[in-house]
Formats: sequence, C-alpha cells, structure tokens
Amino acid sequence: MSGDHRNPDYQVNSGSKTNDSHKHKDKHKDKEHRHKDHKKDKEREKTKHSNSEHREGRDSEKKLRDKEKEKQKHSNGSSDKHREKQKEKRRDEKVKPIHIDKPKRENENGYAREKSPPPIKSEPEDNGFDPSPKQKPTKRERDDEEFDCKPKKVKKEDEKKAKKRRQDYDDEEEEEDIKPKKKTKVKKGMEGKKPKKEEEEKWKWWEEERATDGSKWRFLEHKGPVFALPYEPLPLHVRFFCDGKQIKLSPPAEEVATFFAKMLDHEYTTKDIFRKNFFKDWRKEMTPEEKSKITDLNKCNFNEMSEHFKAQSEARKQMSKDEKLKIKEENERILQEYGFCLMDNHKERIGNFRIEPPGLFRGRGDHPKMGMLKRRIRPEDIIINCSKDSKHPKPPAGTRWKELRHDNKVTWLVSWTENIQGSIKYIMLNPSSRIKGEKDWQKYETARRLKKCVERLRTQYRDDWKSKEMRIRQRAVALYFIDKLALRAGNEKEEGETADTVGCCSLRVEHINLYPKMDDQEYVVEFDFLGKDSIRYYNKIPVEKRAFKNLQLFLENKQPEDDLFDRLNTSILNKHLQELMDGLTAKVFRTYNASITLQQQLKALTSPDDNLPGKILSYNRANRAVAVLCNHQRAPPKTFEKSMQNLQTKIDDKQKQLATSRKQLKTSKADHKASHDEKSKKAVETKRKTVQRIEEQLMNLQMQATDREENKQIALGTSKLNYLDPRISVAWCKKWEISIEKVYNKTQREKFAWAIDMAEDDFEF
DNA sequence: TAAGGCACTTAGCAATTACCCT
DNA sequence: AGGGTAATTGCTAAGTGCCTTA
Repeated sequence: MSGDHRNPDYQVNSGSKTNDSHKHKDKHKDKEHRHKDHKKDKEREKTKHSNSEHREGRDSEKKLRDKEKEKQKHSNGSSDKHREKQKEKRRDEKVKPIHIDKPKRENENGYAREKSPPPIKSEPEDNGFDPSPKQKPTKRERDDEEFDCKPKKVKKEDEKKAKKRRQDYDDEEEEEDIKPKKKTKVKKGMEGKKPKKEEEEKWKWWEEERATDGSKWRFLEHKGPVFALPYEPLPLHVRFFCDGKQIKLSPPAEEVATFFAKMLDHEYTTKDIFRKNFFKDWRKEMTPEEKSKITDLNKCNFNEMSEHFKAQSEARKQMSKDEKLKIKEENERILQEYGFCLMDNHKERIGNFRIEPPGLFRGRGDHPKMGMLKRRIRPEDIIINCSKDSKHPKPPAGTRWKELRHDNKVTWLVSWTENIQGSIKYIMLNPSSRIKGEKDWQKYETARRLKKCVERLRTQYRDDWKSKEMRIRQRAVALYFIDKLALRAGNEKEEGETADTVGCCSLRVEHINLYPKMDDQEYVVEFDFLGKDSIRYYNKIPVEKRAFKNLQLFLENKQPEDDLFDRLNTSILNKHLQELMDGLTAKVFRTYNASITLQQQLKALTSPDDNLPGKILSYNRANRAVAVLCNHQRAPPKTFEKSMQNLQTKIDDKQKQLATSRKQLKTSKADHKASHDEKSKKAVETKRKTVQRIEEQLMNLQMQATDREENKQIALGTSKLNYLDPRISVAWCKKWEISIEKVYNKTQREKFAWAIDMAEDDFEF
C-alpha cells in the first residue's frame, strides 16, 4: 500500500547521545549492520526516485534564485548573520491561495466533539470495536470529511445501547453539574450483574457517547494535591564549612545547601553554569551574615552533608521488613486518598497528585538555567479546578489556595506556575482515564485519515518543489523531511532560555551538509543536530534530486547560524497542512509513519513457523524500526556489558549442556541398537526429548541476546506508548495467538484497555 | 502577525520494585 | 535470605499546537 516503499529509509537513521555528541560520529557506523536487510529496498527506491526526475525546472530555479537574491539584498542589505533577522524576511511573496476546499469544522472553537473517537471514519474496519463478534459502530459519521471519504457505511447503532446511552445523557444534562449519583453507573444491561459499588468493574468508556460541546467533564471532585514534606533541618553533628570554618546555616540556606550536597556525585555540579546559577540562587536564601561569609562556592565544603545523606539512604535500605511495610502502607493510604478523583460518576486515577518538591533545576543538555533553585510550592501558589457543586479540596490548615475555579473546558485538577521558566504545571489524570484515552484514540484516528490521503499530499509537495515562490518550496521540502524522516515540527524557542535544540522548521544551515555524490549514492543530505531533550539526530540519507537542488538554493548566501527555512515556521506549515486535511498537523506524520512502519514490519518479519520467542523477537524488531525512525535513544544501561556477558555465559553453559546430552542420546541409540528392548527404546525417546528441550532453551537464550544487543541504545518504550496505534499490536497478538502480556505490561494494558477490548485480529491501521 | 499564554503530549532518566539465582 | 539485575513506575523537562492579545 501507499508509502510502503519508503519504509526502508527509516532504518537509516542512527545517532548517539548528545553529551559526547559531535566527537563520535564514527560510533554510528557500527550500527549500520542493523540496516542491512533493507538495502535492497533502498536501492529500489533510489531508482524510482531518479526515474521520476525531470529536467525541466532548472531555469525556473535559477530565476527564482536570482529573484530571491535580489530580495535579500534589498530587505536586509548587510549580511546579517543572525537568524533573528531572517524572520523579518518572510512575506512579500505573492499570495497564491490554495485551492482545496476545506470544509469548515462545524464548531469554530475547535471543541467540537463526536461521540467515539473524533472524526471516526465510517470505514467498515474502523468499527470492529465491539466485544461482540458483530460490528456495532458506536460512531456517528462526520459530515465534513473531505477527500478521503469513501461512501459511508453508516451502521445503525445498537438499539439498546443507544437508548441507554441517550438516557444517561439526558439524565445528567438536565441539571448540569449534578452531584455524582451514589449509584455507580455501569453497563447495566451487560453481564447482568449489579455493579460492585467500589470497583465498578472496568468501565468501558469507549462504548459511550462523547460530549460535543467542548466540555471535558460535567462533574469533577478531588482532594487536591499532596505537598512536599516540609524541610527538616540537619542534625547538629552534620557540619558545613566554608573556607575551613564551620558555619551553622539558617534553615532556608541550609535547605538549599542540602540540595547541592545531594547532587555532589553528579557531573552537573562540576559545570560552571550550574555552579554559577546555584550559587546565585543560594545566596538569595542566605542571611546577611551568611552572605558576607560565603562568597565563593569553591570554598564550600558539603562533604558532611553529602555523607549524611548517603548514610541515610543506606539506612533506608537496611530497614526491617516491618518498617518497610509500614511505609508502603502509608503510601498506599495516601494514594487511596489523593490518587483518585471522581469525574462524571467514575472514579479515575490521577497521574501525578504530588506537588514537585523543591530542588535544583536540572535541564537537559546545555541548559542555561541548570542549577537554579526550584522553589517550594505552597498552597498559595495553587489553583484548584473542580465542579462548583463538588466537595472542594481543603487547603492545609492555616493556608489558602491561590484560586478555586470551575472550568470544565480543561482537564486539569490542579495547577501552579513554576519559577524557572515561568510555565504552568498541572495535575492531570492517568493515561488509563477516559479523558486521556479518548484523546489518544482520536490521535490514531487522525493518523489513519492521513494514511488515506498521504499519497496525494506527497504528490503535492513534490509538485511544490517546483514552485516559483521560495516560501512554498521551503514548505514543501520541510514537509518532505517531516514525512520521510519523521522529524518534529520545530517550533521557535526563546534564545537563552533553554538549550539550543531544533526541529524541522527551526533547522539551521549548520545542521546539514549536502553531498551531491557520496560513495555510491547521489544527493545525500547529512543531518547533525540536537533535537528534543538534546538528543542528537545524526543521519546521512539520499534525497530526491529536486529536494536536493532546493536545499542548495536555500543555503545560498547564508551563514551557518542562519535558518535553513527562513520563510517558514511551524504555524505556517500547520496552517497549510490544515488546509490539506482536517486536523492535520506536523506531528500527525510522526504518528502515522510510526504506526504504519510497525504494521508493515510486523507483517514482513513475523514468520508463522517461528516459536514464541522468535515471534517476540520479530515484534521487538518491528518496534525497534520505529524507535530508530523516531530517533528514540537511550544511554546504554550502565550494566549493559556485564549483563551481556552474563547472558553469554548462560549460552555457553547451555551449549555444553547440549553437547553432553547429544552425546548421551547417541549412546542410548547405540544401546538400543544393540539390545532392541523396550527399555532402551524408551531411553532413546527421553534423551531425544531432552536434546530437543535444550536446543529450544538455547535458541531462546540466543534470541534474547540478539534482542538485547540490538536494543543497546534504543528505547522502545516511547514509541510504544506514544506513537504506535495499540490496535496494531493487539491485532498482531490475536492473529498469532500470543497473550497480550507478552507485549504490554500492566500499565500499558491499562492505558490501552480500549484497544485491547475493541481490536480484532484483522485490524488494519 | 508576532509574541506570549495556556493546555496537553512526548521524552529520557532515576528510583523503586519484582524477580531470579545462589 | 539476600544480593544483584532487569523491569516497571515515577518524575518532570521539553516539546507541539492552538488561542489571545497587543
């Protein structure tokens, strides 16, 4: 199907951790072997693309180039090197309206919601969601599907269910924000059991209607957040020295000092910026006297504090079982009290109900603010969001909330403003909750809609490579990258506030190199930049000729620190995408390409003859292909080499064992040949079985080793959790009769309960 | 139309827990 | 039992994208 041929390209990317970043390019080479399998396809694609090149367009290209040059001269005569200035340059091109009649969303405020996942297509296969064998669509079709819409096959709602649902709604909508009814509302008809009042067994929210008015809930009640433990001053014997002299710190200064002391072993504390930021903030907490005595961080001695905390954590490990149990019980109690809320008649798990404790900010990568003090959050900083008529959470005695509001257009329960970036933090529900699940489902449905029109979009952006307008060419090439390489959109960031990282639209000239010829390949682009979380993206990849030519054009007369796409930003790109498909944004491509890759790879790699471990290996490899595509890396586990060795030892042992037992089999065969009696025959059989068993065990171990080795620097979790339509995995499990536990752990099963319940073995993304 | 605010998703690593072996 | 490793969970930073405001 569409896009298949592109898949192999995804394998090419490899990368390594930032920190040692640019020095270690070679490192990437040894990963290359992983991609061997796909060489052939790559070849195929190459030919395909070069065939499709035309020569026309050359001249127009040159003209464009000149024109753009002109423009540049005029607009900012000097060779301003800085990207800031580039921003000013966009505009003056002709506005050429794009003619795609774009159906207006019926609800302008964007809150429009449907029952079931958002724009649920009325595709037949979309609907296999019912636990019952027959499909019963819970969805209503959207009336605004453009292109990609096939004749809609609207199924009638299961009468009973529909009625019931409607009733539920009516009940509640009348009096809005009604008190939660004591009776739990659970699938009444189904199972015919009365709901257990406590754990209303597994609510299937995905079988219910969704609000259409933009409200996220009708009733919300919770107990508020759990605050960080108050600071406990150090015992007297733990001393602090500055310049060799002991100083008894005031509690506020001491608290901040302990933050530093706790991190002493970390590399962070050796970094200049970290130390500078820390010291500056620390001094703010000092008394005047302390301030005058402590003027140089280098003269501060935190060792006793550090030792104290190490001893403390040691002691914690040594605690008796009883003590540990007690702590566990206490935690459980807090979880029960604060870890759940009541939302629209259902008890739902809260994601993070604890307020972040104070400490030193640790950014990722080269963060200008590392080491700054993250201040303690007090009730006075907290905004509570809940139903007007719910039992409001009480602030701790003697305090008050900053604000109590009742906004059901948002999903958060608690928020506060953090002091490092000034951004807002939230307490929200767990991924297993209805409110998160619906959104997740909707995300995959959007990606599936993209699948239906992606070829059209690809044709279009290839076409746009020939546009007379620079901004259109840039947009088209950027989109090509986003599609082909699954790059992130790349919003602008405020300089100096965060680490210098980029995504597609914010790529700079210095982040790519062009090679018209490289070894046996043509039009190779080399990417090397830091992406989200300062993870390095490094990739050398051949691109289509016309894209390459455009890139050359974009680079002309630019300095390394200039924007590659100086006439583009994410908002322009997304506006364009929105016109091409309802709900389309740059990030949908990542979801789409990730999911489609998983599906294809599963199809390609799973062999019916493989045993269970073999199939799991295939699954992990398919998952891995996606992780590589999305550049989801991890630091190799500290104990990696060792654990590999251990496994190898096991394998060696197993091999010896196998050799022995093969020998035994041989002897027993010989015995049998000699005696021909029943007993020896049986012995042969047993031996044969043993050999077989050991062989299998050996194979499994080897498979495990391969899997682990291949996974050394690759993180599978992120894609599994955020990019892969869970229904693909569920379907795969059903198809090969593999239990879902092999693929999803408990948390994952909870998050994807909707998919596990609704996907059948024939689900197609 | 740029800048900033806000809400929500995505991300890697640290801490904790589960599990296995001796 | 306990010690070490692997798997899971928790934490919170860092993105995306939409909306509002100046």
